[in-house]
Amino acid sequence: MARAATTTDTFNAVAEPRRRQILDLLGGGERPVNDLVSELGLGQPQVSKHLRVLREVGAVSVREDGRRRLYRVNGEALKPIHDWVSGYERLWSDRFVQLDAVLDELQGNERTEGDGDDGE
Amino acid sequence: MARAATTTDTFNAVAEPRRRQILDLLGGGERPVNDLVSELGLGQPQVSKHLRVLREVGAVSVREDGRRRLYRVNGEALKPIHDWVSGYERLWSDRFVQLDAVLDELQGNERTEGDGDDGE
DNA sequence: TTGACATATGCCTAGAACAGCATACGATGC
DNA sequence: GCATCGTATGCTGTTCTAGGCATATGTCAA
Repeated sequence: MARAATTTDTFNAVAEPRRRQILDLLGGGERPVNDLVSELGLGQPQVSKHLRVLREVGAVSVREDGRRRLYRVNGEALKPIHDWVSGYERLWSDRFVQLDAVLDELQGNERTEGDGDDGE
Repeated sequence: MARAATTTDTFNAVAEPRRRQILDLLGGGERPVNDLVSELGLGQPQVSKHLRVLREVGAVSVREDGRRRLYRVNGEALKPIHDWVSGYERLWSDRFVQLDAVLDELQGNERTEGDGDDGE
């Protein structure tokens, strides 16, 4: 079996740095393909292909404007990623670390007192 | 050119659903490999390989315990993902949509008044 | 109509992956 | 020492990729 297709879901689609870059560029508002080509320093066909992948997972949408096509971000497609990764936020956020300490205190536990075994 | 290695960064590492599943399982605390094998219904070598990828991007760390190896999540490795995707939160969060409305009002703009053209 | 512009698609190559299976390695218990 | 358990590594086959280039499609201007 091979790796899952990039169009399988948003996780796979945005694993490619160029596509994140494209989304970042589109973050400022809708833009034609050629704009992206200039900024990315990549061939026009390549950019079109990246846009296709992003379109297929719903991360961008298109609007026709004469002979140009204006792309824009569709943020909702990124929500699953946000939701998933937010579940781990407590592992690095000071706010949550402090919350954990408070909860410990309320429980009468002293989890952080006697441990000399901290990971690397 | 081929797709970037899965060990390139956390984005690529967690593009694989099994690896997200592993992280989710480890979210409850450290666990030996065999535990994960049972829950994933996947071969032990495969699980070990997924863990290797996660280790290489720093998403998990290991601790030896006799002949077992206990893995745990290292949440900080996921922070870049969270940071990146959070930049788009305003595109779906009601809170931010309302904030935008307020800001519009403060500017004297009436962007949402005369529009019959709302997106899909 | 003809030519220039804007974008999408097709073909090719090299590289990388995931699962499956066999096997190697290290720790434990007898 | 030897069998066993727990885990990691190696090899193979299939699949999918990203870039490069040529080209097709569609739109505008003269």
